[in-house]
Amino acid sequence: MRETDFIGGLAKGLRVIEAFGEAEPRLSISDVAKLTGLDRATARRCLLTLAELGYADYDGKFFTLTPRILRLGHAYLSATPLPHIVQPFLDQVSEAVGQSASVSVLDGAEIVYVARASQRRVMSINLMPGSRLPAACASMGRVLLAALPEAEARALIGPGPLKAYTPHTRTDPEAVMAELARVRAAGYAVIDQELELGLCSIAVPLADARGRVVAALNIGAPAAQVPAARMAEQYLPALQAAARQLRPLLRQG
Amino acid sequence: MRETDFIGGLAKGLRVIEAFGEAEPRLSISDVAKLTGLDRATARRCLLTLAELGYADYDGKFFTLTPRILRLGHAYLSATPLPHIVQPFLDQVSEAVGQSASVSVLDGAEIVYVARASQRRVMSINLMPGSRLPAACASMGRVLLAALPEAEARALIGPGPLKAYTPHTRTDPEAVMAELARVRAAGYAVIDQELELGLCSIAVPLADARGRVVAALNIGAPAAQVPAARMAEQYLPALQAAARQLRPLLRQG
DNA sequence: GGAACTTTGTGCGATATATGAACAAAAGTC
DNA sequence: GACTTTTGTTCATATATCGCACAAAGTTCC
Repeated sequence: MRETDFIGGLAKGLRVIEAFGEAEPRLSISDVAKLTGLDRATARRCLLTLAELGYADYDGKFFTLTPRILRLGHAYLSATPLPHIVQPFLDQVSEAVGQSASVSVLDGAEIVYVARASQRRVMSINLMPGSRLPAACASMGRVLLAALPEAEARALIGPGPLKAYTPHTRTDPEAVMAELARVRAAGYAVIDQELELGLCSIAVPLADARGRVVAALNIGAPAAQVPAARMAEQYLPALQAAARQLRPLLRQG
Repeated sequence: MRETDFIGGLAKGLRVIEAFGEAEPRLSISDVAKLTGLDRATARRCLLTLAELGYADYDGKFFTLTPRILRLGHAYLSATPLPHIVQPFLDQVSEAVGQSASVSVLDGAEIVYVARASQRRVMSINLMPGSRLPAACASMGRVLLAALPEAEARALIGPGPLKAYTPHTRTDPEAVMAELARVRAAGYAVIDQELELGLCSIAVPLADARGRVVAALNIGAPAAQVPAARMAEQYLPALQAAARQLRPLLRQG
């Protein structure tokens, strides 16, 4: 791609939209400039443009995003076949085992939920399509990282001690890498309250017809109901059956 | 706003993203140019920029959106207080009546789901935050349209015969306007299979502390279980109780 | 009340982007 | 295989955007 085929204004505007996700819902021009590293004049032009287009509201002091922003994500969810293909299987699995089931894909070091069938809510976290979790400490994340070349997975996990969400969270990158090897060998990942106390989950990879892992499928359950050690015997068959059925239906992406 | 405070490139890039929602998941440069009305050269630059930023993939022929796009919608859902405030009430209502409950806001002539508590799925349509439905034939849409000045509502509904999703859909704008008057007087809207055969729903407005309607709350139920005529007696008290409790908690937006 | 500070709005030259026509390359047609 | 049609790419130029520097308007704190 040539230098001149890049539209700076578009890149900056998207940075501005994402800035709202990281902090407060109401941001001033200066707030946005600080969060994005853009010049104030540029941040202002981006914000005024978003407001003009109806993606943001402006009360003269603060900007807020409007629901119109959801059109953008909706463009992905409605245009991408994966969510539609997996939904019936998700419903079936969730119904059969009486727990929430989800499908996610990898985006950088985070997993992104693209479809979900939820049962009675037991977690404090409210997950839905578009929600993001750190890949390193989520069952679907482990499965997706395990499918990458080792160097790539290590790069995504990063050097530092990882953020501990609970006392059970593995914070040592090497420990996570070792776990990835186990996951790769076993074909599934179990998480025991590493993300939230009281929550266990188990995930399997979803491969397309050519065998490439394109997503992950999981079931989450309260630790009180199903201890981590029993997750596999309880849920693995249903997950693997769904993965097997989905395999010929999936293309890449 | 001055003319020069508008970033054309940003507006065009957003048009391009939305173009994917309207049609196929895989679009060529020319496809995008046609759908957006942009010059092919400009459409190409937008697409290459999106690809460079990781929002799109390019295989040399077709572009597809990547899950990174969901960051944009997520910025809204995580930054806006409304979804977080209503979720617990939604869960409670849904649990109490054993049916799915949702909250949506108006965006143009469509309603946008911003939060949802779903029970066992009974509909063919899979709704989630970000999903859109035509306001004119959805219970929450009727409630939100009824809260607008009459001229504004009429403008949004438009002149033409409305699209009929089922044989029950009201397609005459005047019939819808008359229904809005009834909704305004009654304080709730009931839909009897206008959007999908076999599905009834009832919605109430959610007003903020100053009395301005900022969203709508609904319950959907299979027509076989609960005929439209009995929706109000069955579900209205729970909806109104939730709306009353939410009122002091809501600010505008 | 006013000095010190922060935030916001604006004019301008340098620089980057949009445009549409022209060319190149496929793809489809007969 | 030569024709037409569609699609992708390049280029020069007219135009719009960028970011700086300054001015104006709000805040904060004595």
